[in-house]
Amino acid sequence: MAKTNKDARPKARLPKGLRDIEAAELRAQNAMLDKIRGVYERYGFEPLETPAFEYTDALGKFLPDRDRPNEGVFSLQDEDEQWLSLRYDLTAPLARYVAQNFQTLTKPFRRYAVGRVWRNEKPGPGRFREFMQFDADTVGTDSVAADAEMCILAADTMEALGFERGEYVIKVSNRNVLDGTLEVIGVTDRRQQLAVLRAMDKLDRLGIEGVRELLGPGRRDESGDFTRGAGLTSEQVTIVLHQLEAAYDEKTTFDNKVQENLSSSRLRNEGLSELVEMRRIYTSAGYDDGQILINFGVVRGLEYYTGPVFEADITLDVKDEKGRPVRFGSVGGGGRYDDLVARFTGQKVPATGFSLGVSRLQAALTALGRTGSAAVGPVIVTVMEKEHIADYQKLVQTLRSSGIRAELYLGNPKKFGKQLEYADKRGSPCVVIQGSDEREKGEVTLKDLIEGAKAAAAIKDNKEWKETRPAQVSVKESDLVSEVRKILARHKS
RNA sequence: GCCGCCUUAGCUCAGGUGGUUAGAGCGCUAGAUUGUGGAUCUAGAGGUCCCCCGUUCAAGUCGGGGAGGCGGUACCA
Repeated sequence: MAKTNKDARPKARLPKGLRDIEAAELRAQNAMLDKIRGVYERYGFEPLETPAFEYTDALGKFLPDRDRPNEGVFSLQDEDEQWLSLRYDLTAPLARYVAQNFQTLTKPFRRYAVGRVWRNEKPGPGRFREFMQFDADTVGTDSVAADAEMCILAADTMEALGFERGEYVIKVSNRNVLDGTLEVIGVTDRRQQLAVLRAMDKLDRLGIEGVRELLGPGRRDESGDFTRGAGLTSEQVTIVLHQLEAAYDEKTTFDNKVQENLSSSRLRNEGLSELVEMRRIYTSAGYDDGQILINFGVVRGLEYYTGPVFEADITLDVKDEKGRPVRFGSVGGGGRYDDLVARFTGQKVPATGFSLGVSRLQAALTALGRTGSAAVGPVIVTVMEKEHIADYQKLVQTLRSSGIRAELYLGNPKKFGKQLEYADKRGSPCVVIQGSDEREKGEVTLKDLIEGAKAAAAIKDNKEWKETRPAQVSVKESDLVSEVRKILARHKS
């Protein structure tokens, strides 16, 4: 290789918020995806894959008087100077797909999709700039049964991923209820409306008093930073908080709460009766308030939800490696979005969906210490005599064709100890050894590395260690496969 | 974006008030042991002390600016 100017060499580094996913984590992720896919398939959703990037306007991002399309998305320009953006979720591409293929799709259209999405935001714990989502959506029905189904799908998925009842909760609210509240307190200014909704969204994190401050004049946090409030009067604040707290009072049944909250707002009554109907459906399907819970603090994204909204939360305390509590946020969410396809076609197409944040969920599982055990490595066939390397490769192939994960030692075979060290680091269950001694007898030596490691614990002296050669047997070469299988079976757990 | 803390070997971290060749543990490489993992012992490699500017006879240490990381907060379709 040519000498390069040291200063001209690129630095090997990763952009912030992006990460490499190595073997153990990748295997765990694939296992998760299989479980989620199993649930979604069982519910009758069909798979669909769309590209990583789309035209920026198709994603719902327009180009205002700016050089760059909206911050928050990664964008690039095509050779015809049209703006493209990496998708920031899987719902916007779905809306584009449905609009484009509306004539031929069977409605209601039910599809699931899994893939990476990108957001150009500040990364944090459980927040990445590239992460994976797993979505299910039903397009073309306004039935609340579809919304209720999303909630039970979410609950089933969490349980398929190993969460017990009580370790997660699917929280449900309805955008119409929230908008109705705004109507009742007479807030019509859009900016003030948004401020009220954002404040309500923070109930879980800041508690009722924090929300009270944010609804009123504002709140100063522990870092000394001040957040401006929504500026409501104390009467308005009381009404909003009363509604928020409704879901938190476990002594009264939900239906009583709904009665209490009925008011002059037609919107709100509509939203409440939708929630009652949804609850009737998932309760009759066997799901209780421990799994799916009405909670008016659920707001979700402000832009496109039009009816029921829900989110999946882990209720366990998550701690980082130093034992400090970590706030992960919700691991999934969704809701009804009736206007998304209409953006393209002008025709209103009701839709509802659920999106699971696979990366965040996995980060939480890792922090909870619920990571799977390490995978068993391959059987290593060692090289005792270089000139017989073809024979060793044949042994490897014999194992492989019997479905056993195996490989030939491809490093420098000069030092035999190195080969065992390599096998040990790879997590091999056993190695295959054949030197001239074994070859003359038509045998191979199998060394059980897991058994051997246990035996090693009792041995202090190196001489003894070498002479005992723990946990190894010589077997006929023709019995290679069956004998290796015996060792593998011994360590299968 | 705003506020706070942090940045010294591959990793985790020591280095009162500025003062020679910047250290430890773990890891890595080699040997003791040329057909056997672990343990032990020995030796070795590995550093622009995040970057730039300034103060000073002298900066890892002090000042200013910047970058990166972590946490909080805001935003989050």
